[in-house]
Parts: sequence; structure tokens; C-alpha cells
Amino acid sequence: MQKLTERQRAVLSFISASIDERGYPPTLREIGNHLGIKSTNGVNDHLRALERKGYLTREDMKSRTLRLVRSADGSSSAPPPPEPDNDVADMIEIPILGRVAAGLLQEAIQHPEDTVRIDRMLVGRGGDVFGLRIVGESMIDAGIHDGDYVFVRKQLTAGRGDIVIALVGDEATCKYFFSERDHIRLQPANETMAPILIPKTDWRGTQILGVVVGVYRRLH
Amino acid sequence: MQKLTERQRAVLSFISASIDERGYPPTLREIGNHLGIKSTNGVNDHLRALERKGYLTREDMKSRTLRLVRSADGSSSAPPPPEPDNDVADMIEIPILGRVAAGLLQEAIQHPEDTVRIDRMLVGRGGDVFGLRIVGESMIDAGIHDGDYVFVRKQLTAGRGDIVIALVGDEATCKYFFSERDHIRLQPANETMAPILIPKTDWRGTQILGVVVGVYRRLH
DNA sequence: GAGACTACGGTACCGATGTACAGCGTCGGA
DNA sequence: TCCGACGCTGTACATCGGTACCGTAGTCTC
Repeated sequence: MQKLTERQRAVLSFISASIDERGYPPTLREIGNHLGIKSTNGVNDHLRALERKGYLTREDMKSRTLRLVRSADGSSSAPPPPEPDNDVADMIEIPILGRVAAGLLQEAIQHPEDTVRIDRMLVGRGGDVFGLRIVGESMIDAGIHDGDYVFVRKQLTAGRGDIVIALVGDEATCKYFFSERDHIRLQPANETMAPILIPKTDWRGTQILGVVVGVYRRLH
Repeated sequence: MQKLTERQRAVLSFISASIDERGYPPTLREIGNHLGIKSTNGVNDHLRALERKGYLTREDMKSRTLRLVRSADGSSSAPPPPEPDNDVADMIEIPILGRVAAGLLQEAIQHPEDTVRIDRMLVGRGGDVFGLRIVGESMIDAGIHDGDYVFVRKQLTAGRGDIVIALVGDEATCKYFFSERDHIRLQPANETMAPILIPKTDWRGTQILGVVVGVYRRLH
């Protein structure tokens, strides 16, 4: 399968998204509208290129007859295969489990507040991701404010300097992670707050819930 | 869910088959053709009945916008019920138009880099939303860092203290917005940077592109 | 017998859409 | 430097396709 340009990929992505979300393909003008292309011909050029490169087919003189072609590697395109498209329109559903530093984890997990869906692109590949609401200012110098949502990829280990969600006692907390000689240091990003030091002898892997892969703040 | 007549069931079945096999819904005339109905009105009667009984929805004055509605008992209608069409309406597709303070607006708008989809909940109701990538540290004290994505609701006015995307000369920039006696003040959230003052006589409404309604930062 | 709902035929209108043609600028080879 | 691919603007046009309005019939219920 020939390579696509950025622009062509964007067109393909929008077509795929349209089919997924609305159940029918877009028109030339809808595509143009979405991508800021004013001329139907501009869009048609892209479609011709995508046809030529084997990514989609369409029928003459009929509206909305775009069909995605499954690519050789099996990575979809085609709508009927229920598995998510590979590079395109890859969505992830993220449960917002609770608030960090606001209660027991168990408690939080049992009362998912809400669920949001965002583009997989925004949280990177792979992994099981959940969301938490931040309470407090302990990570403010890292640009994580009170009320922000953080998206967390579940994993038991972390690298030096990663922002993690860790269990300290019964509380989940958001901190920088540093593994040092004989202890784990959980460092707030706030000059007024002291790091939490945990002797490695007391440390268990299960205490890391995951690594923060995204931060979202709603304004207004 | 109300009962269907033989004929209505046949219409529904054909629509479903069309979506399954071809990837897009049929037109009125295609339905009529298949079922031996010569009048578009005959078909339209059926579609109206199916709408009224809650089996499908469609959009006005747009071709092939039939959508099957999942029936209460879960027994399809929807051809491949992979994802719940239920809250699909709550998704929003956001084109990432460019980088703030990195070039001309026109330039940016004409070259959308990419598109992301996120839950409408995250950006609030209504409005046309686009995305920008932040370049620079001018809003760092507001927790908006270099490389962050901001989601912007298009609007020409702003309230005191809103974070806006504004046109200053040819550049789009992200700043706090303050309307004062005889000038507009665009205030960076960075102690080392000076506000931009624009006499109200020089100010035009078109200079505000929109209000920042969300900030996203990808980590890791 | 009046009034619904169903199930069409026919026709007309007009907005929605795909197609075609003419250009323009950029960019990376050959 | 010419050429092809890319990525558009702009315009014109014919068809596609949804909607509206007018009729006819059969069935079923009240």
C-alpha cells in the first residue's frame, strides 16, 4: 500500500470518523468544510489520490458512496470490521475513577464518576488508561492544577522523573517519581511541599497505580 | 417499541442490508427500486412511519443520512453494534489548525495539522471548537505550557480575564483578555513578559478568534 | 359512514452533490 | 530547468435525491 501524505491521511481519518460516528460517509463539501478546503475540487483531488493509492473506492455520480478499503496489513479502514481503525479514528474510553488525594482507591474505583472518550492519539499507544481528578496544588509547578483531569496508564513501574499516581498509605497521590539509593522519593511540584520518602524495604510494586500520560483542564 | 408492518419491516431490512453490504445507506429511490415502489413518496411514507415508531432517524435535506436506532431489546437494527451509538452525539471532532504565535492565522487555518476527537463534555456545550498547539512560555503561570494543545471555542467577544486567542498584527497569540478604559490589555501569564496594550480605537472585534475552553498536555 | 392508518402512483421543485475545466504556487527529483 | 505530484481556489453544470402536494384504494375501528 502506497504511503499517504499528511493531508491525505487527514481526509481518510475524517471519512472513517464520519462513518463510525454517523453511520454514513461524508460528502465532498463536508470533508472540505472540516479540513478547511473551500473548493470541492481540492477535496476531489485527495479522493482521487486515495483511490489511486488503494485506500478507498467510490461509485460514479452517487452521493456518499465512499468506502474504505481494508489495507493489506489488515489494519482496517473498512467500517464493518468492528475492530478499531489503526491509525485513524482510534478512540479510547476512559473511566474517571475519582479524585487523587481525596480518598481511598477502592472507594474511588467503585464509584466511577464519569466516562470520557478521547482520541487515542492524545494518550499514546497501548495500555489501560483511566482518569482521575486532581485535588490540591501539589503538582502545580508541573502545570497540573486543582481540578485538572489526569489520564493515567496503568503500570506497576515507573521511570525516573515520571509523574505517577501512587498509593501512600490509603491515599492515592500524584507526584514525580524518583527511585534513589535506598528509598523511593515522591516529589511534589510545589516548593512549599516536602517530598515523601519511602524506604525501599517498605516499598511494594503495587503502590504505583500508573503513569500520567495526559493532563486536561477545562476552562471557562 | 411499536410494532412494524410487513412492508415496513422489509424497508428496514433493506436499509440494514445496504449499510452492511455497501457501507452506506440507500436513497429513497434505491429503496423504492428494490421493493418495487415507483414513487419516492411511497418510500417516504415508510420512512416517516419508521421514524415515528422509533426505528430510525435521519437528517433533513441530506442524502443517505438514514441511521438505524438500536431497539430496546438489544436485537440490532444497528448492523454491527460495535460501539454504542448512544452517546456518539456527545463527541466532537476538533481540527488542530496550527500553532499559536508561530505564524499567520491564514496560514494556520489552511493547513490543519491533524484532527482529534474528544468527549464534548470536556469542552462544554455548543460552539465551534478548534485546536491549536502552544508555542512558548507566555501563559506558563496559567498552567499552559510549551507544546500544550488548547481547544478554542470560536467567538468574537470575551469576558474579563478569559484566556483568548487573539490576532496581534499577523500573529495569533494566547493571552488573558482584559477590556479596560481606553484599551484592550492582552496579558501574558508570565512575570517576565509585558502585556500587550491595544488602544480601543485600533481594536476590532475580529481580532479575537476565540476563547480557550480546554488545555491538554500529553506527557510521557 | 366518518376517520385513522397503510400503501402506493405521479409530479414538481430545489437544495445537495459529484464532476469537469481552468488556474496557481510549492517542492523535490531527473 | 522541465516535470510530476501535491494542494489548493473558483466556477459552472447536470444529476441526484429529499420534500411537498395531490390522488386513489383497501382495511379496520368506532
